[in-house]
Amino acid sequence: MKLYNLLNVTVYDGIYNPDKKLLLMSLTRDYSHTKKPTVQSCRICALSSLCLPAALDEAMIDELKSIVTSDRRFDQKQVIYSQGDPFQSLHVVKSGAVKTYITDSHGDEYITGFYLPGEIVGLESIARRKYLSTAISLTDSYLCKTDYPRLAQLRKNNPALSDWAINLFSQSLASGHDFFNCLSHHSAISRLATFILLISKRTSRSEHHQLNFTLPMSRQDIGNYLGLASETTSRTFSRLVDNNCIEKKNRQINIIDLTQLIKLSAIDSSL
Amino acid sequence: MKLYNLLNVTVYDGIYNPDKKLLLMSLTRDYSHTKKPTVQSCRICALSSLCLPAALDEAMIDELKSIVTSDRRFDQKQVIYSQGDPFQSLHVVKSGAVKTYITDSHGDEYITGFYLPGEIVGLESIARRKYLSTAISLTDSYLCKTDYPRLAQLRKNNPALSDWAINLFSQSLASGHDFFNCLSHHSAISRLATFILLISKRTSRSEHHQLNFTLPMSRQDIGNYLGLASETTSRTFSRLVDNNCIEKKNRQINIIDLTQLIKLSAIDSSL
DNA sequence: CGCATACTTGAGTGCTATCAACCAGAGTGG
DNA sequence: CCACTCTGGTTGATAGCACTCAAGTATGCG
Repeated sequence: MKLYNLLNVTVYDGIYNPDKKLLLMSLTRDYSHTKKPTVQSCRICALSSLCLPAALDEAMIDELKSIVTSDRRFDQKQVIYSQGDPFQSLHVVKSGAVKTYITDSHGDEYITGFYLPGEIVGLESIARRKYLSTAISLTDSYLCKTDYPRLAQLRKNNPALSDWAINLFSQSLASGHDFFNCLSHHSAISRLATFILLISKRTSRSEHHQLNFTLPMSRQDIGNYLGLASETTSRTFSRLVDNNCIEKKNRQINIIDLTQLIKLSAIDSSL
Repeated sequence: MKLYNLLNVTVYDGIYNPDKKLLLMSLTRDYSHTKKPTVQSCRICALSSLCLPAALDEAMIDELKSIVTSDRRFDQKQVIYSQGDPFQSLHVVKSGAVKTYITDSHGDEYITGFYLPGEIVGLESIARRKYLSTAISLTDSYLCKTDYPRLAQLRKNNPALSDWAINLFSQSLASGHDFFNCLSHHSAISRLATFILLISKRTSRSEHHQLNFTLPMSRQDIGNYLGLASETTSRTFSRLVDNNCIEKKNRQINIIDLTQLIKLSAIDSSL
């Protein structure tokens, strides 16, 4: 099953393993009372099985301490980094959601990705050594920041970390393929169905679809991302409701007929 | 300038370096008289500055000998690997051209990438350990085949190779972004202009545009790749000719007005 | 309550897909 | 050498989906 998108990398520990059972620990930790963030949190973090520590042994996790800044809080619509800034850190979404977008010379904005908890922001900026897009929080969010040069240094003593990284990248290229096809060949309803399934799965942080969830982004953002006008996006949501595929109330989505939604999405699980 | 596409990775040596001057050695070696391929050819290969050896020191290049099969010949339309096969090798295009495509459960084919000399085929298949697409030669081609598990082994003793690989992936993710935007937001003429510029640049294997070149793929392939009907692709080519942007004779393209073509492409160099 | 933002719905236009015919070049065989 | 066929490419006519412009509704916030 491949329903991840170009840069919204769902992180597997090491290599791809569709049968992996995730510990569904609660994420409802009360961050407002966290004093000084410490790296102890990497050990106890609910996302650790999805994140960097998955590639590291116990000893190495301690080394993360010096290069990770945990639980940085961002308010809604707060800029995390800006297009053109020197690249220095990868960010992992711990809670909330993030979008990245490119601004072209005409001032038009193109959303390049959405990031949910457990996903890594900034991978495409490594090679050029500057951020290729602007990252902004869609809701109040907590992110962990990892100094990249020092992470690269850590790789030298830990080949498993390189393997992990390369699989991660390969995975995200593969995910890009599917979404790419969806965008270039299919109708609005097919694109939106794919998008909903994508978010549904990523929200569950597993291979299964979460049937009800709240979209962190606006219709306009979805439209921009899918290459549709926001009006078309809205209309297409309505068509999905008319077809008894989903229920919606504002940004809250309830999938009623998963089978039909998958059929509409035109991305099949056989790939 | 970023005009590379999703998986058509133009390989920089180590990290991104736009000012890199390439040695424009001739590729017109007569392969028909090559007897048994040897790995000596990695040293003398015109593409070595773009390929794996760029990440390796002299001593390491010798180690490539055992894992690279150089100069395998493929006739036009010959399958290199098939979707679903166990992943075991990366391929580098030495001459000719390759396309990859996915076949979905309805039997529809979606082209996921074109590969020109110096480009690496199969990166997206690493994580899943099977080929996600079918690769086929567009013209008579020579490819070098690299055993992946042993390449991964080589990485363990050579961190620079991991760095190189990670930059390569990051680069290809970044390239995907641009093309992705082009497809999802822009008109047929804009897509085609971008495509032509893309191939033009990749044909030159440098940061500059080759003004005349021969497309290795059909109008139908281009259309499939760009999410357009082949008729639309053909019509759009004609429009570019009418606008005095290009001349064409069959698959041979001559760029007359590069500036206008760039303007049409709606991918700006500032990104 | 008033304002701003997000979302929905409607009407009309335009771009691209589809269906179809036609053309050009390469390869084949009489 | 010339008909025949096959493939790839071009061009035309029509229809449909999605965009644009526009108005109106809902939600949330001060």
